[in-house]
Amino acid sequence: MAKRRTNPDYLNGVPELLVLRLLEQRPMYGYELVQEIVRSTGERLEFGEGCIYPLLHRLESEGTLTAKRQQVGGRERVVYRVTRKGKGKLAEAAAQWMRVAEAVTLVLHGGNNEQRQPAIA
Amino acid sequence: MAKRRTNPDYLNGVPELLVLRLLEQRPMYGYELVQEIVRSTGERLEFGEGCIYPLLHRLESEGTLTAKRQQVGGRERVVYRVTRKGKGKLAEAAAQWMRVAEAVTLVLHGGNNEQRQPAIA
DNA sequence: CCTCCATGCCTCAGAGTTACAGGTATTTGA
DNA sequence: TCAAATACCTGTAACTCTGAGGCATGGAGG
Repeated sequence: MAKRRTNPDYLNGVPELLVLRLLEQRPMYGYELVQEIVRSTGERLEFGEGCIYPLLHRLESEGTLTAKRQQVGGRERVVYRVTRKGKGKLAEAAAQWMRVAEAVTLVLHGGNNEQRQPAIA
Repeated sequence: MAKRRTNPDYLNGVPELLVLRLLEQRPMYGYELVQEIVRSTGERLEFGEGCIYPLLHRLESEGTLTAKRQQVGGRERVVYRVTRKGKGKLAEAAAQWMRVAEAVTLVLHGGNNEQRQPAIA
């Protein structure tokens, strides 16, 4: 019955891709990112803090992001920014996403292509 | 260094989606499916037998597929077919894929949409 | 004749990511 | 005064794919 508790379909790697892309547009802090993901996907996707925070920590330790602590009205925020290395990683991730999306679209909408064999000439 | 051994990005659930879609077009056996996935995705994706066989067994036990054994030239093949229930599942899976793909595309290509608040009037 | 490769089925351990529930602390509004 | 929003954090469980391996038959080439 229960749909699927963990590892929902098609979302593997998506949080990382979205975080990198959104942070490339402007620096943000974790709590803000969680909400911005909901907003920017038109409410199609939502990732909890339990997904985003560990991800941010991992990306920072990899050198993909840098973190800067800020005090705002008595509250602390950790603002993240994409490094040069992170931009390279984003480009690769986006390319890989496109590759997968093309593949799936081919099969879903592409009907039954005949087997191509380009011939040597 | 090593790219990523397991859990490649964006592929979670994709084998199931492709298997259902390809079997909807025509019944196939496991070994054939492994090759057909490579072909029909234009060599963009490839899933090993260690992924496909357990998946077929699971889908059969769920009632999504039916299996029929055939003897062909001394070799045995297990040919799978999508059940009515499986077609429903495929429709749901495809819809869910579209939802995710739209969300990611929105963020990747959609630039920086301003926050919409449709206003009650 | 014998060997290698393709066919065709199968299983298992390992790796990696997300979900969910829970924890802490401050500020704001009712 | 109390609840909710803000803002950070962690750990466990769950799930799927990878890669390597095993078994057996048939056909092609030396």
